Amino acid sequence: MLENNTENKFKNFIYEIINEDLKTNKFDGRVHTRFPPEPNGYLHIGHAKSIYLNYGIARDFNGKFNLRFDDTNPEKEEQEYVDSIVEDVKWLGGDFEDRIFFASDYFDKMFEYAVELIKKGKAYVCDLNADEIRMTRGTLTEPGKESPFRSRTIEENLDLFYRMKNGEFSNGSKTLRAKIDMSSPNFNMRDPIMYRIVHEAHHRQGNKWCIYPTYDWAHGLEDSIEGITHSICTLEFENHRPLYDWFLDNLEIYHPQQIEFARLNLSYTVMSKRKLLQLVKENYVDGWDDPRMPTISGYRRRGYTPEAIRNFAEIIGVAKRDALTDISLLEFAIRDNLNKKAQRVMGVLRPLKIILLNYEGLEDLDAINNPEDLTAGSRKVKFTKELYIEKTDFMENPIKGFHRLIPGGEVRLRYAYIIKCEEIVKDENGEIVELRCSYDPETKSGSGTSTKKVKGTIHWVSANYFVDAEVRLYDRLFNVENPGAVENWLETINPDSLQIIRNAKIESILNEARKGDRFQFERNGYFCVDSKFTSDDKLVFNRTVTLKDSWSAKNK
RNA sequence: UGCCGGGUCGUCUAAUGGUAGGACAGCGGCCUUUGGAGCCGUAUGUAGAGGUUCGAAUCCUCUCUCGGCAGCCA
Repeated sequence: MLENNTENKFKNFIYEIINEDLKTNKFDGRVHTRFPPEPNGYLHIGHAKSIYLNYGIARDFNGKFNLRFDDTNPEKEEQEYVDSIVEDVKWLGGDFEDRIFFASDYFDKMFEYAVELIKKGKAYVCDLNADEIRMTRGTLTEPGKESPFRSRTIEENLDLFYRMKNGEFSNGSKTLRAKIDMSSPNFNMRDPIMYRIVHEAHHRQGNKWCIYPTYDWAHGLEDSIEGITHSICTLEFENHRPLYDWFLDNLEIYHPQQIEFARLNLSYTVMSKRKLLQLVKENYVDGWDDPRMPTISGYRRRGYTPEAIRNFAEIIGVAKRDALTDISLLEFAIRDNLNKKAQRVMGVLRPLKIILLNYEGLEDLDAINNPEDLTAGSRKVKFTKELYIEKTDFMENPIKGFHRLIPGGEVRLRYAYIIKCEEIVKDENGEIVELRCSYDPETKSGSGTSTKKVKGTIHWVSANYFVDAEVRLYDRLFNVENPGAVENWLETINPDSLQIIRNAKIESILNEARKGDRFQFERNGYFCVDSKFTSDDKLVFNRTVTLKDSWSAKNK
C-alpha cells in the first residue's frame, strides 16, 4: 500500500474521499478503479478525462485499474467499437494490464443474484408493457401506482423469471422489477426494471440470452464482482446512487462507493455519442476518426499526442460543477507539447515564385531542427535562384505594421539571405505571379558579416528542390460556442471547417516522412502526415493546430 | 417549486475558519533570423441578503440562479 503523499491529498475532491477511506481502512487499504465504456461508439476526449482520472487514481495510490465493457444492450453494441476502445485506451496510456473485462461475462452470476432477490421477496415479474409502466410511474409531483403484479408469490415469480430466460415470452411482454417504493420522490426507486426481454444476438454471447440486465441492476454488480473500491461516474448518475446502494445492500454483497464528477464539455464541439454517431452516419464528417471530431481517433489522426491530452486533463481538473471548457485550453496543451518535440521544417502553403536576379548556383544551408531542443541537430536546405515564398508574406500595398516583403523593401529568408523586392510581375488579370528580387551576399545566415537589420523573417522553399503535398487545414466544426445546447445543432456546423490546399511546396526532406509523423511548418503551425489519405505518390498533411499568432490576432 | 446536485477572475480550477492563488485567454513591455518560443509586468472573481465568529469563499438561515431526473438507454 502506498504512502499518502501530500501532493495527492488535495488534487481534487475524489482524492480527498480516497484519502479519508484509506485513513479509516474502509476498503482494507485497497484502491481499485475502472473505466466502464459501453461499446456503442468511439471514445471521445470526455472519456479521456475519465480514463486519466480513474487510471491516475490507481497509479497514484498504488492501486489497480480495470477496463470493463458495459455491454448489456445488444441492440446498440458492436465488436468494432470494442476494438477501437481497446486501441484508444492503450494509446492514451491507460494501463489495465491483463484486466479487460466484459459485463456480459457476468450474466450468469447476475441471473443468480436476481433469483436471490426474488427469493427474498424483493423483486417480481411484471406483465405491464412499456406504456403501462410509464403511465403508472407517476410524475414529478405525484407518486406512482403499484403494479397489479407486485404481489405475486415468490414461487410464481421464480417460475415466470426462468421462463423469461428460456425465451417463452416476446420482447417487452414482461420485465423483472425490484420491489422498492412507488411513492419515492426519486424515480429510480419506483420499482425499477432489472431485466427486459430482448430477442437479439449479443456481440459476444450470441443467442445465449434473451433477457438483458438494465444499467442500474448490472453496474453495481459489475463493480462488486471486480472488487472495485471507488466507482467513479458522471453527475447524471447521482440520482441513481440510492438504487446502486439498494441493490448491493439487499443482496448483502461487497459494496463499492459510487462517486460522481462533472463530465467534460468543450466549447465549439459536441460530445454526445448520439450526435457524434449522427455526424458519422450522415456523412457530415469522414468517419469517427475525422480530424475534426473530438474522438480520440480523430485527435490521433489530427496529430495530437497522448501527453498533450493527459496534460489537458490535468489542467482542467475534476470537480462537481457543470462546466464548458474553452477549447483554447486543449490547444495550449498540444502546442506546448509539440513545441518541445516537433521537428521544424519550411513549408509554403500558397506559393509565390521569387527570382533572385543576382544569384546563380546552389548552396546547402544549415537549418536548425528544433530551437527548443538543440540535441535534435540541424539539416541542410537547398538554396537556389528560384524560390517559393508564402503569398501572404508579400503585400503590394502594405497595411500599417506589416513586417514582411513589400515593393522595394527587404526581408530575411530564414537561414539564408536578406532579399529586396525589385519588381512585381503580373499576369493579364493583374494577379501577381512572380517577384523579381535581389539578394545581399553579405547577409548570409550565420556568417556574422551582416550588420543589416530587417524586421521580418519569412520561410521559403527552393523551386528546384521541394516535395508537393496536400495540406488540410481544419477549423472548429461548429460556429457556436455550445452547439450541444442548440436545438438545430446541425445548422451550426461550420461550412469552412475543412480547407484543402493541393499544391503546397514542402522541404524535400519530407519525402521521407511517414504516416503519423509530426512537424512544425515554421510560422504556420503543427502538421501531421495523414494516415488515411497519404499514399506512395501523395503526401497529405493535417494541420494539428496553428502557431499562436499575435499578428493576425491583432488584425482581426 | 417533487427530489438530487451545483454557483470563486472571460474560461477551467485552488483554498479544508486565518493574505482569495494558479493555468488558459486578454492587455502592456522585453527579447527574437519563426509576428513562434521564452521572459517580465498587469487587470478582472467568492450570486444576493442576513447571522455565528476576533476572523467566513468556507459554518447557519433565507432568497436568487443553473443543471439532472418521469427509457424495458447508459
